[in-house]
Amino acid sequence: MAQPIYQQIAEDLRSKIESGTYEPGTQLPTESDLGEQYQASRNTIRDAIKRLISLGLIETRPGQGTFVTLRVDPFVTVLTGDPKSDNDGEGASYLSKVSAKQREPSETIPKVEVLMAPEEITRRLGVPPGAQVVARHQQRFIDDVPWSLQTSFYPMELISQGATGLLMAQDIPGGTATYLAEKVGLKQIGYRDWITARSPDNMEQQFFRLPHDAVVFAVFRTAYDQDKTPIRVTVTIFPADRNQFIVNVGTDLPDPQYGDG
Amino acid sequence: MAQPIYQQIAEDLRSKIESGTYEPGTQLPTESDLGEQYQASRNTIRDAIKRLISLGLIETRPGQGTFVTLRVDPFVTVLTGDPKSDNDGEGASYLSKVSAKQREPSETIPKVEVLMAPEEITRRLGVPPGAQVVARHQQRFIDDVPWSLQTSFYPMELISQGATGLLMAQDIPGGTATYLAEKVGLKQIGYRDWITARSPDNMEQQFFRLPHDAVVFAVFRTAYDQDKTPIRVTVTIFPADRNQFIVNVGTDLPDPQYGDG
DNA sequence: GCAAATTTGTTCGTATGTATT
DNA sequence: CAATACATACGAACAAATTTG
Repeated sequence: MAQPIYQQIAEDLRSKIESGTYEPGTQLPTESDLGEQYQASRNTIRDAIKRLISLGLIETRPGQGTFVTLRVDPFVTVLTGDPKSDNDGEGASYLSKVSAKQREPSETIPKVEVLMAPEEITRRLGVPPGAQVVARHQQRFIDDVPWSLQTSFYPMELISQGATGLLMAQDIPGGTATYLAEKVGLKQIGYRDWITARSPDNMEQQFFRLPHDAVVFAVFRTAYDQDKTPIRVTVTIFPADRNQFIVNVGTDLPDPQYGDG
Repeated sequence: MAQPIYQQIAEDLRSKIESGTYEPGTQLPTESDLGEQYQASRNTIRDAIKRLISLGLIETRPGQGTFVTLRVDPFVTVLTGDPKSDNDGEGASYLSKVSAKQREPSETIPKVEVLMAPEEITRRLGVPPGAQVVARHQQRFIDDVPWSLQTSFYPMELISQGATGLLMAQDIPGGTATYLAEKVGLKQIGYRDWITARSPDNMEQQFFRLPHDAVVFAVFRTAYDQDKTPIRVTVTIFPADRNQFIVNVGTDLPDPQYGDG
């Protein structure tokens, strides 16, 4: 047996999908039917199907059937923006202009929380382990499709210095960078993004309606003030199946073209 | 049955792994033993194990057993470098200085090929569909661990204009950006990275020794000259389990700290 | 609104193959 | 070569979700 049966079947189905025999959005034969076609047990067919799911080619819907996935055109986010502006998403142009179709972004009102900072946040925010921080959570949608989950962390110190607006569960007009400049004289000189990818946790899986073997980007954005002190750490989770990123280096680059991705 | 048994078992094993009951590198009980412990069939145990594999927590070795994965500390690549320099990897400082330990990068001699450009390359390189391009392939290692697979595509036009060195299967001293400036007067003014994530194909799976449900970053770097014309498109594949990226925006940021990731 | 039919999801038992020690 | 451990494969039964009559 050169290759296991389930891999041979997966390979055959893959070629049929990519050649257009099964078109995007259409239904595949039922597991029982495929079992007849390939003279294999239902369990073996299911192993083949699992492989194709993990490749992102098909999806199963209990009670309905197995379908060829529709490729949504991805949302593209430009990470290199204005060093001094927010770019933490709260009222900022996090969304790129790449998409040809007009898209309708929306977001929830921030949910505010005071908590002990997780370890990976204390490191980035430069606060001692166990320090209290303000966390502002937001969910974002594009055309009503869940797009990103975002949490910004601020040192409690900023509150006592006068930036009490950070505790308000509402948007901050003009963005938090402007607000912090006014209230506590902090000038943001830039930020650093740290891009990682991993499996979604349960909450993320539910919110984005992802299969459990999907992948999300986790982008950690740390913003710095004039003293090179971290002002804010923003963690944004993006499902990898519907998100891409652009990094521009140098000036005067041509605009990115729709369809380049 | 609130949750399926295999998910309950996966959850229990996960907590034992994360609490240190099973330490990284150590072996888990055999599937049969776990079946006894949890009063479940071996197939159900295997379903739980598959979940933990897709989370990247454990790995199985036929004939040996199931082991808790060792977390390698990730390689961190800074994407925002010098707009005018190569940064395509050929002799450039693609490797960051974040790692505390001294690491030993190495790479293969470029393999050169002339071929019809894949569709996604023609779009980015701004050449007509079906155009011939020069492709330069390289494999990169860090401490002998496969780190990235890279292919740079150049328009054939550059060869006829005198940049014949692109056809040589050897490193280009000083980098290709400098070389192209000398030979054909092309000045690189910057580049754009397009970051995506997907499942590995068969070749990538083999080279990086990845499970078939792993994830890789695919970074498309397009370099532009003074006329905003694409000079080169470099596609680099990074396994997500051992790679992260940094994007710096603004000047005078503090150095990234080892351990921030 | 309900019941039946259809389809995928979970679980078990069993047998055999393949890789490693 | 034998023992051990994971990988593949089949058959069967029931559960859960969805659609249809």
